Amino acid sequence: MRSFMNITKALADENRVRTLLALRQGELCVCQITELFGLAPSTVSKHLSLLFQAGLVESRKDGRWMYYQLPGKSAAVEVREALDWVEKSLGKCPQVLEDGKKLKTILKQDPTDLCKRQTQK
Amino acid sequence: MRSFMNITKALADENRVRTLLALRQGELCVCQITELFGLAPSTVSKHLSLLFQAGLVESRKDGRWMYYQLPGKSAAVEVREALDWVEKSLGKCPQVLEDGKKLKTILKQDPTDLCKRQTQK
DNA sequence: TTTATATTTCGCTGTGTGACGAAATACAGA
DNA sequence: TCTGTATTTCGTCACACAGCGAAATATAAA
Repeated sequence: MRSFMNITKALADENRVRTLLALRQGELCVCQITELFGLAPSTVSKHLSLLFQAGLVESRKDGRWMYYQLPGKSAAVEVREALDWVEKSLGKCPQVLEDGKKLKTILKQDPTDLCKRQTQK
Repeated sequence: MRSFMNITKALADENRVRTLLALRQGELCVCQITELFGLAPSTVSKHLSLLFQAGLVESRKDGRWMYYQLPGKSAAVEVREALDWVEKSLGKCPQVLEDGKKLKTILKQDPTDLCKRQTQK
């Protein structure tokens, strides 16, 4: 019950749900998601931490860079089903498609530049 | 997206999730759910209203009594899948099984008596 | 019509949470 | 080692929300 409620609470925020859907394109670092939603890096970090605690994302550290991705087959059944439900319900939602487009342009840019611009603000 | 987020927010509260699972036993009136969780009737009413707005329950009025039940096949796909996910994830959760037992004893009692005791508190 | 009652609405309180910026942390490169 | 930088943690604010009791609403029963 506890872990299930962790998942539902994690899904009860639009930015977190959009993050999960964005991660279908592959692993992303914090600054890329920050750029996608126009939030503060600290805010995005907290969202990702919450998703991680719920088991909805996995993380990998590479030097100073932190990469997040959707869980593999090792994920709990609850998690797997939750992600399937999200995908099935929102996969073709206009907002999500738009996020997908914007993300493609972000992926073409150098992450280092993204970070610089974000800290300048 | 809007309607999906309504569902996730509705599922982000334990009492509401437990309510959905309790409703598998059939339609229930407000005072029965109130008895099950030991909450104030006004609180339960609010929870049910939220579940209703999200499309996760249907309602039927019979005199002074208000009955709530799980949606039929007319439910939106998102809703159907959400409920399936909840059931699959928590159907055998100890807390839920316990609720089921307690509910059975509640169903044996006269709802009128339940209401009287609840307003006396 | 008047009274009783099941439910909802309203007003309030305490707690939880999303947002930010600043400071701390961890690590790469000079 | 020292500096720069990607991320996280911390402190704070505003707002949302679960909970209650009291009052309002709606309907059955007297």
